[in-house]
Order: sequence, then C-alpha cells, then structure tokens
Amino acid sequence: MPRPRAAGRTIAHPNLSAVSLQQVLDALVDPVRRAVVTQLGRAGEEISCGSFDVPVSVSTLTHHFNVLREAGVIRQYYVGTTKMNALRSEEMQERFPGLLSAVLAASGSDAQPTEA
Amino acid sequence: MPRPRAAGRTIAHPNLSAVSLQQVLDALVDPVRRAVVTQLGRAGEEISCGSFDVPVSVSTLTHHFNVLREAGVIRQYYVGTTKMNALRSEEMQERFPGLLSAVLAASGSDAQPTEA
DNA sequence: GCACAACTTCGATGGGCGTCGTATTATCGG
DNA sequence: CCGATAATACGACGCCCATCGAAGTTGTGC
Repeated sequence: MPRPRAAGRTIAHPNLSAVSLQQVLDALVDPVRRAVVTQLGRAGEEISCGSFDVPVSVSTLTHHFNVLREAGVIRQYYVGTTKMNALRSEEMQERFPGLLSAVLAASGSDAQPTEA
Repeated sequence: MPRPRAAGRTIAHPNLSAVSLQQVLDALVDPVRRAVVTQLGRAGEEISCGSFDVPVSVSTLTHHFNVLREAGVIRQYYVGTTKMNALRSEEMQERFPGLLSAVLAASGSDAQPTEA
C-alpha cells in the first residue's frame, strides 16, 4: 500500500478564507513565482505547466506551482497529462483587496529600477 | 581611522525610483517588519525605534529598520539619541500604486485565517 | 566630566527554502 | 502492450537571512 501518490485527477485548492496574508506574500516574494503569476496575468488565460518561461528545472517549477496553489493564488486542473493553470484573481481580490492587482501592475510596468 | 560609522546625524534614504518591487516585497514579507509597518500605519505618526511592540532583540530591530528604509518604506531621522520613524506612504503609492495600502489593509483586518 | 540611555555595528549561529537530479506515476497514441 | 510525453515525489545540498549577545558610538542631563 504505497500511498496514493498524486492520484492524477482532482487537485485540492484551499478556501481563500483559510489563507493568510503571510502565505500570499511568501508566495509572491519569489521572483520565479512572480514571473509565473505575471505571465498568467498577461495571458489572461490558462497556461499549461510546461509553457512558462522561467529559468529553473521542471521539478523546481512543480514546487513553485504547489506553493502558489496552496497560497490560493492559482487554480490548477488536469487535461490529460497536461496541467492547466489560472489565476484566482477575483477571489484574491475579495480576500486581499488590491494586493494581487498591485503586484501584477508593478510587475507589468517598471518593476526594476534602472537596469535595462 | 576607524571609518565614520553612523555619524549620528543625517541618514541616507533612497529615491523610490531606484527601489525595485523585489526589494519592497522582501521588506514586507517578514512578519516583524510588517508588524512595524502596521503599527506605523495605525499610529499615523512618527514613532521612536524603541516604542515598537515586536518580539525581537534591539539589535535585530535595528536590522529590520535598515531593510525597511533601504526599501523606501520608511523614513527615519534623529531627535537626540532617539530615532523617529514614519511611513513613506505617498511616495510608495506613486511608485507602486495600491501595494502598501493593500498590505496595510490586509494586516489591519483579518490577515490570519481562523486562529484566534 | 561622568554616568546613563538609545541605538548601531560586528561576528557567529541556526533554520528555512529554492535548487537540482533521479526515480516514479499518469495519460495518450499506435 | 509499449513507448513517449507531462508532471510529481523524494532526498540532498547550499545559501541566504533573521536572530542574538557583546562591544562601541552618540547625545542628554546632572
């Protein structure tokens, strides 16, 4: 009976009322995770896990997706062997008004000082 | 010639255009620093370094003030041996619209899930 | 000038987390 | 049933940072 593992199907998502500000900030403070969020924000649509432009290995990326999901920032579901990702923008807006949108806006414009 | 040290007087503050989103998030993600920011937000006024209610030693607190100041979140100046602190709310609002206010709002209300 | 109070600086320590490679599971197409 | 593809689970490793205590600096008041 080697534990059920991923079960391949349904994925658990937290109720946003059970998510703390600390969790969300922890999720958004990592540059790689913020890149994921930003790309999701730009696309406005679901994106498969493998379609992100980030400078880390696949296993690391999986870890980041878990953190984002557990923080309530993204929603995920399977389509075959592919896992799709989407922002939980509206729910986040209710839970922490203005927070996610502020980060998205800042990431979108000149998030970096003078270095380009 | 033991370097000038603190010089006791004027303190250097960054221009907010030279501050990155990463810096600000790094500053705000720490619970102790966020407690400082929250208490400053509530007070609406300057507070001396020693008047904060945080569960760390004095030397650690000094470190946190440095991080907050270098991230452009707070402004500091000496009054005798006392150092006063104030939020740079308006400037932050211009640089990263909605960010600081969102964090303040979230910290103020139920930032924690269900644990009280 | 001296003691005291407020804060800083320095060096050391510990824990957490981002990172990776490898092995494993799940799904689809022949 | 077999291979290929997509993603996860599992340790392990290294670094960064929050933390502290002790010593130092600056200013105040007597």
